[in-house]
Amino acid sequence: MPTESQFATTKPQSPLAPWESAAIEVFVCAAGLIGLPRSIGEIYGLLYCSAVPLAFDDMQEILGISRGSVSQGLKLLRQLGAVKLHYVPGSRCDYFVPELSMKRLVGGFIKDQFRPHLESGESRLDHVERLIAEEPDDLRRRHAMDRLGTLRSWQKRTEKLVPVVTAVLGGSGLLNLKERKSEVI
Amino acid sequence: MPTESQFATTKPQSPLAPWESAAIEVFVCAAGLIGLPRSIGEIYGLLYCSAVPLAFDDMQEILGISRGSVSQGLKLLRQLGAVKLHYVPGSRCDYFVPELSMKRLVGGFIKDQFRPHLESGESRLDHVERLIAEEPDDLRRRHAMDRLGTLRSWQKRTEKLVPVVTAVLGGSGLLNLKERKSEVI
DNA sequence: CAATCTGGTCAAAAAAACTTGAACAAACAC
DNA sequence: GTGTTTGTTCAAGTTTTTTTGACCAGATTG
Repeated sequence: MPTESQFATTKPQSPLAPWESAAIEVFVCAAGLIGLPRSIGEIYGLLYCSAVPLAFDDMQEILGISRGSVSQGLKLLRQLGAVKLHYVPGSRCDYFVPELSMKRLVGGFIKDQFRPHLESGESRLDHVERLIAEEPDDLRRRHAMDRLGTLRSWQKRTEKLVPVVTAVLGGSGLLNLKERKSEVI
Repeated sequence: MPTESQFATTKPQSPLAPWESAAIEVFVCAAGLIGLPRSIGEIYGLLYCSAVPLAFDDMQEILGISRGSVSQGLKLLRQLGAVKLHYVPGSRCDYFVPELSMKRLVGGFIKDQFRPHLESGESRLDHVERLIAEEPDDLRRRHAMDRLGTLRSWQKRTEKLVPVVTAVLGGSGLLNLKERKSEVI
C-alpha cells in the first residue's frame, strides 16, 4: 500500500482516530442544536480536532462527504468567522484552521444568524402596529395594542441579552461579571 | 348579517383579523428560529392574539390545520409551559390560554429543549475523554486533551449562561441588572 | 346500551432541508 | 494556447421533518 506516506506531519491520517470521531459527533449535535446541518458540524469538528491546518480535499476525503457539501460548509463557516484561511506559501490550495475563541464564534453566529432575524422581527412588529391602527372596534384595538406592547418588550429584552451573552461567553477563564453597568432599559 | 353574534365574548370571529395574521406570522418566524415547526408557532400565536381562551376545535378551524397538528402542537406547548389549560365550568372540552411571562416561556424552553442537550453533551465529552486516554502517541494525546479542555470550558460557560439569561429575560418591565452578584466562574 | 363528542395516535403523504455530483469558471503550469 | 488543479454552483436525488386524516379509546348523554 503505497498510500501510507507517514513521513510528513502535514498529512493527517486518513482514518479518524476514535476520539476524533467522538468529538466530531459532539460538534454535529451542537450544530443541530443551533439549526446548522450535520455537514457543517463535521467540517468544523474535524478542523477543531486537527493539530494542523487542513485543505479542502483533506476534509472531503476524511469525512467522506461530497465536494459540494465541503464547499458550502466552508463558505458558511467562513461567513460566521468559525474557520479562517491559513495561507501556506508553496501550495496552490487553501488551508483552514478553526476559530478557537468562543467569544468570536458566538459573536459571529449572533451577527450572521441571529441579528438579522431580530431586525426583521422589528419591522414585522411595525407592520402589525399599522394593521392594528385600522381596527375600528375600540376594545379590540386596545387589546391588540396591549399584546403588541408585550411583544415589543420581549424584543427589547432579547436585544439587551446579546451583549450580556457575549460578555459571559467571551470572558477569560475566570470570568466574573461584577459591576456590569446598570443601564435601565 | 346574522353572523354577527356579538353577545358572547367567548366566541372568537372565525376569520382572523389582519393584525392577527401578521402577529401569528411573527410567532411562526420566532418558532422557526428556535427550531419549532410552523404549526406550533401558529397555535401559540393565535392564542397570544386572542382575547379569550380558545378550544381545540377553534384553533383547528381558524388556522385551518389538521387535528393531529393541533393535538401534537398543544402537547408540546403544554410541556414547555407555553400554554395553560383554562378550565371552563359548563364545557366538556378544554380551553387554552397562552403563557405571557417571557421568563416562564424561556425557562420552559431551556428546561425542555436545551438542558437535555447540554447534559448529553457532557456525557459525550466524558466519552471523548475515555477515548483520548487510549491514544498511545504522547504528543497526539496531549493535543487532544488540550482541545477537550477548551471544549469543557465552553460547556461550563454555556451552563453559566443559563441563569443569566433567565435573569435578564425575566426582569420587571424596567429591568436593570445592577449589582448582579459577581460570582467567579 | 348506543350514539356522540373529545382529543390522542400513528402510518402514510407532503413538504422542507440537506447532500450529491456533474458542469463550470478561474488560476496556474507547461 | 492546451491541460491541470482548485473550488463554486446548482439541479436533481436523498433524507429528514412536518402534516394529514383515518382510526381509536375514554367520557358523557339520552
